Amino acid sequence: MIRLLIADDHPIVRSGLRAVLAAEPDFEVVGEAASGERAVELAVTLAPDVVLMDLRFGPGMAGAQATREITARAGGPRVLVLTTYDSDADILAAIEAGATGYLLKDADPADLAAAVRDAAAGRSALAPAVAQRLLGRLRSPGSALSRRETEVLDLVAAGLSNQQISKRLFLSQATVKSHLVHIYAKLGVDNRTAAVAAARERGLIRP
Amino acid sequence: MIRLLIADDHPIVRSGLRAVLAAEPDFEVVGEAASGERAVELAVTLAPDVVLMDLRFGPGMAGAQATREITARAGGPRVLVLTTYDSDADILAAIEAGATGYLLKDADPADLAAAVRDAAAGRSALAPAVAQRLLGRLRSPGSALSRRETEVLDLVAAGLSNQQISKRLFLSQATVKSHLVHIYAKLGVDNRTAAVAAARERGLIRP
DNA sequence: CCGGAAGTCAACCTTTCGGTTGATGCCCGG
DNA sequence: CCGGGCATCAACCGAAAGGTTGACTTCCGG
Repeated sequence: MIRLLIADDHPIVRSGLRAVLAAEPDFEVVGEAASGERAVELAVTLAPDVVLMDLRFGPGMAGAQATREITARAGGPRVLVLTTYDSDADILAAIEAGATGYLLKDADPADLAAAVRDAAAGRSALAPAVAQRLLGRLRSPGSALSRRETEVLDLVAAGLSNQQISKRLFLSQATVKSHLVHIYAKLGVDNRTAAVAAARERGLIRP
Repeated sequence: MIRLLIADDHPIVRSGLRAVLAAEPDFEVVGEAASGERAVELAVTLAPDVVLMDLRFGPGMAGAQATREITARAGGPRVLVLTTYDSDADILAAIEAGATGYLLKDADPADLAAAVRDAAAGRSALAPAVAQRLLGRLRSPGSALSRRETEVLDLVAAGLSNQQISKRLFLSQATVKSHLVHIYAKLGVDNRTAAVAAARERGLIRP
């Protein structure tokens, strides 16, 4: 019997997961959490085998942080991330936080059940779209933005001018422009708004 | 007895809605649709009282269009939009398409049930966040973008230059710039990327 | 019927951005 | 130990975007 904890801030999604998972004879949903903090609590007190974790909760602790705290304990449950979003930033953050798998919410119940069993057995489970994204990143490592470039692009997406960005990051405008030129080359665009659009499309910056 | 049709592309959400709504003695879920097209079909053949409609389906017909086709028929069911997003563009499109209510997916089951009963009785039901947004819009009508301005801003957000926009919309660059100046004034910004950021923040364009 | 908002366009000017070249220092890994 | 990616900066130039003024049309509502 696989003991499950559901962590999601939407009551409707929690009910849906409970209904879908209850159909499997070897699953038992032992608890639900509506926040990241509550998920960490219940992961300790209920000692489930697998936690189904949403990444975005309303206010309070994010799913990635909750995942980190849960997986930090030795012998703790596996965490299977289940979210709507498939941006690079989210995926990498979740995996880095120790998630065993990453599924999208549009998954079929059968796929979900299979992923839960994989996670319970310690095998990692990735949704096809997620796996493809990770492979794509490995195939073209040069196209990944550096930390500094991402930082600059975030401010560009916020609508700041080069001058404002240079002041914010304690740089000269020349450096900001230099970063931007590299960003444009990596994304295959030739102006800042197109860079923001491309980065959004590829999940390189947060929405 | 209120007969319900559930239209959502996520199996998990459909199960959740079914579970939550089945708890109400006077509700009966008569069908589920995983696409906009299927929702329109079933709205005719099953003749439900209320359709719970998601706005974003994967490929194919959008929820707004499905809503429009369903409500176009006299004596057809009421459509209660139930979505994750609360952008101005989505809300207005849904209401314009004939939706009776607009709920967010983080709603409590009790609120959802109440909204369904409201919709069945022909009373409109809006989530608090949605109602607030609409009121805010009424309070500051001057800040709303015109149809053409929104059209231009959408292309700006996609990363197009003024020249590309002018060709796409069969305008001169002067006209595009003219629209942009008005957009900047209404949004209180002074460049295109900031305009896109501000518009995203206020839900004026699709994410 | 008139005023105003929306939409279209032109000419002009200033500022910013984009693109290049070149240079320096750092740190990592082969 | 040395190449290469990353990060930093300077100077320059042409292109694009931003800002202003002014003008014309259409359409709607008071």
